[in-house]
Amino acid sequence: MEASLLAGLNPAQRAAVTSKVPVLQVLAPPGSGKTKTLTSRVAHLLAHRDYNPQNVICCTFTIKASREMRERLRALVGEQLESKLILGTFHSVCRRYLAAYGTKIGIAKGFGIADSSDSKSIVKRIIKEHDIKLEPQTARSKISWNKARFRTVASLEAELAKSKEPAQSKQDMITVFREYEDELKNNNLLDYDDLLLRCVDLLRAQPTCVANVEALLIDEFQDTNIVQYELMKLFASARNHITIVGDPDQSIYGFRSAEIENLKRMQAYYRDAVVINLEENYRSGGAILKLAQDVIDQDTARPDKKLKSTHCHGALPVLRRLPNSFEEGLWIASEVKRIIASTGGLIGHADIAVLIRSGYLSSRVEKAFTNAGIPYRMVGGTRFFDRAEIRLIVDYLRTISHPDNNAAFLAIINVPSRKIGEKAIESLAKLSEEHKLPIFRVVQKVLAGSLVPEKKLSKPSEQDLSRLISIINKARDKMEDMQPAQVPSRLIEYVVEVLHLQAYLQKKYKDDYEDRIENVQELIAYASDMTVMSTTETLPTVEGIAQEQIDQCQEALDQFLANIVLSSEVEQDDKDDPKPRVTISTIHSAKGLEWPVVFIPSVYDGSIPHSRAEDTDEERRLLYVAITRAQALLNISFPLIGSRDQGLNAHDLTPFLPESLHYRTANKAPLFTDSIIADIARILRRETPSPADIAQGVTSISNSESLEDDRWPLDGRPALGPEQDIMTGGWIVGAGRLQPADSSFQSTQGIASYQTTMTSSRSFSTSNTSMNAGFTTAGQQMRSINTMHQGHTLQDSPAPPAPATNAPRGIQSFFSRRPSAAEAARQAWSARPSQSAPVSASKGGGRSGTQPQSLSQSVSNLPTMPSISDRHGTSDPQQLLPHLSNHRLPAFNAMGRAAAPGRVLTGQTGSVGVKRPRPLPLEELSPNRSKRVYHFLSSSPTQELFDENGEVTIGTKEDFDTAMKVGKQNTPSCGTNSHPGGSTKDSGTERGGPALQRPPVDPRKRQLGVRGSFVPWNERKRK
DNA sequence: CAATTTCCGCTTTTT
DNA sequence: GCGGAAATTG
Ligand SMILES: Nc1ncnc2c1ncn2[C@@H]1O[C@H](COP(=O)(O)OP(=O)(O)OP(=O)(O)O)[C@@H](O)[C@H]1O
Repeated sequence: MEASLLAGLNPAQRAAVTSKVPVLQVLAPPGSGKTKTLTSRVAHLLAHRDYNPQNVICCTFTIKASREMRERLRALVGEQLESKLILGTFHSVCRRYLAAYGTKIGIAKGFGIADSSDSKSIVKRIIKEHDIKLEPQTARSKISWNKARFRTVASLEAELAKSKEPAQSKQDMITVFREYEDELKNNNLLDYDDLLLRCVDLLRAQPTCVANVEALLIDEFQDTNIVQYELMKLFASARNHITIVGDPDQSIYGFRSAEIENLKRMQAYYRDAVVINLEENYRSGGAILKLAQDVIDQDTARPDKKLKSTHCHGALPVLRRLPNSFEEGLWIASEVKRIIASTGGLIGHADIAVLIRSGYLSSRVEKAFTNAGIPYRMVGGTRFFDRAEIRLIVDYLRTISHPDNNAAFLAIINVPSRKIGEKAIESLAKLSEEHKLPIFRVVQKVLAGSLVPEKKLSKPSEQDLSRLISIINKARDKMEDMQPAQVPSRLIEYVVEVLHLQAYLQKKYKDDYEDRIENVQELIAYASDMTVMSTTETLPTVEGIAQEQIDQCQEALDQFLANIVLSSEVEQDDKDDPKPRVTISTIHSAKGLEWPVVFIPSVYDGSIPHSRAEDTDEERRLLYVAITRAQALLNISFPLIGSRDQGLNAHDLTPFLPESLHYRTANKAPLFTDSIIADIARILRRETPSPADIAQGVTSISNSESLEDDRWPLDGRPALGPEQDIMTGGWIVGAGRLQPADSSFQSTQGIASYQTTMTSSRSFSTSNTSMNAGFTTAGQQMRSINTMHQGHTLQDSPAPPAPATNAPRGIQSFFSRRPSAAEAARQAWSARPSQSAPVSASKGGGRSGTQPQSLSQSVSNLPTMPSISDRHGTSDPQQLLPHLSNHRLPAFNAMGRAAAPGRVLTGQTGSVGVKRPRPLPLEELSPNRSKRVYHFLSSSPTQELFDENGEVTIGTKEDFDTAMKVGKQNTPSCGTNSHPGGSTKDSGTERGGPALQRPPVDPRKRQLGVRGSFVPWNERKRK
């Protein structure tokens, strides 16, 4: 056993695992086996040094890390021992201690945990009440900032008293802080910081609680804040036997008050502390490590440390430029498919991760995955438990668990509607204040008639309220008769039933109630799985101090609720869902994990480093962490232009990947040659797939897909060629996506033209040289984009002037470059059932073979539409304006990427996630979800103007207003030039001329990337 | 007074 | 594309 435990370890790791020193710090770079060492050490202590698992505390920072560690330990020492360990996040371990001993320091039994939204609403209420000018968000983070540093209301007051100029803002802050703390106390709630702080209080007052602790082990120690540091000392106080592992370079939780200095502090405090360094990296290919090293070396304050590779060099990391974030998503999806298909089973979906800086960046990738049929799971994004229907149920449970929790009770008091409004709640709250009673009790008394609110409740609301009270009380009674393990799920079922939740959801969310009901079912399933957790959360009994007598059922419920608050995501149940999935995760939640293939999209300045980040070094470390997650393949990418949300402004590549590092990267993803595949297999310590396997995999690549990363030009221009019908599920007409430069524009007069100016090597601006009212054309637009990109070279390697039409593509190049597998592949290829045209001539559209359908052809193929002019008996734009629909255009969403001022697109109307009611339903105009031509005045389609040809002009209200003004002064003639994106030379004239003038756009608003008064995100609030 | 509708502003990272 | 505030309707 001992041998097998140590077998997979190098000498330094072994030394750390078996070390007998009391205080041990293992400091090492990523991938050096820190976690493995820590886990082995726990196993070693249990198996060979006779430590009792009940007396070993193991702390991690994230739920995922603790789960991972539990699993690894189960494999090493068996469930018997593993389940007895005190293992979890700091917060969850603290919760257990407070639940067991909290009453000893005056924490009432059955305390609840305030999650961020509870804290937020409490702070908000206080701010409103006191009319304090403070952003709830900032107030909340300041409170947390202080609490994480042991600063209390009292200490802040003392500080303020000492300072010469008492600032009002500080006083306000203290007021909010004080009221917030009072509010938590009155509701018997602890927030995240309280869990730690109160546990420190507890252990200081009652060190006996941890008298049994023989060893304390902490993972990712660089992320401790000083409260956690204090906890470390207290947890270990009986024996002072501590092992921590960490890496200062991976400190990414500074925003949560983590202090890297704790490492030094610890060395100073425990004089006998021994440091062991691990050096070899066992995770990543050499090329990836070199890039990682160069990135982290930019931090000059950092002591020089080198990453030592144990693997071959492997494929160069990829730094890929793409036109915009939508196409970046498409690229990732197509790469995922390509990687899986070309590596002969070596790499599967589960081996791939997409790591993003911010949660919202996931949506594009998710959409692209969905449409490409790639299974994925998103971790730590929009949280399951934050969904309205889930929160509602959870708030019911919280009320059932603890009716005195005002926050929870107020959240449910009028949901579903009980005709209790603002005023009614106000008067109830007043009574609650006066009588120092929780609102729940107040309501009971009011209903019994022993209290009378200022504002008398209406009869129906009184009835509904008494029903609510009885629901809660009945649930509490029922709970006692249940099996503890079943309490959460049974209670949920009860709540769902008595509230007629299904009907309620159906009514409230007409559009997507099915999803919501599914969510509820998922919650029930999650609750039923609770059983497993409960045993591992029990603390051992310690001589000399009694634990709280716990009511099993109550405890089961509280544990369930705590887990919801302290976790953030539902664990994917591997049993039900063995389907391998690509992981999409934030970089933060990916810490400590590894994948064979890692994508890091959107590495632009403003995302990494985030525009609001205070600490650039931490942002750099974040990129470092992301890079070092990759084992064999690393794909970094960034969009040259932001999405419409970001005003289509140009992005700069992150400063953390300056040009001087680009030689460490390739500008496109590798072709999977035999030697690359062999390298990947070696790095992953997997078997190299046979040529036959590889050939087999290749057959899954469809005609329209390439075996090379050659769908997008290397310099970030949009892909030309066949329109990808990914987003609209099947059809976009011909080449309607972007009109190619058309000779008819050359003669067009009055068109605003763009001139691109290089302002620096890294940025550019486009300036408009003509102020004529008129329309730019798609071709014009296209040319200006091209000019721009040509001037905007980001890499030394020359970009090809156009997509490589002559270069061997797809399977052909595969054959020419992979002689060893070529024959097998060729056979497999010809054995394909539907052996149609070769790749280059298939959907190749404009590039080879089939001519794309011209837009005019497409348009004439459109079914005839009822015209809005006919419907309203006028063609006066002013009169028609009120009839414009006022929702986001679904087809626009569907086409996502392509809309820009002056562009012309053909697309399909239909509902894509539009929830809002529409003044003018599109279906009404186009009952068959027909094809339409869209003219974009701007990239923000809040209004549409239909003309009698069934064509739609899209723009903001502002665009239309301006257009109307300009149009009146200078009525454009009905020629090509009066039509935005007039690429359809026939769109008006050939069909009798537009009855409605398509309103001209103010040219100033048409500069690429500048939409009206829009200010890009990263420049908005940099206060 | 409550419910519904519309409009506005804003999106770091986690326990 | 959402939550919250303001405006409007019931
Ligand atoms: N001695 C070893 N021989 C072979 N492989 C090893 C060895 N030690 C660790 N590994 C492997 O290296 C990889 C990284 O290990 P681990 O996750 O423990 O590193 P880490 O230092 O915790 O990384 P990070 O700091 O990124 O969390 C794992 O796949 C692990 O199995």
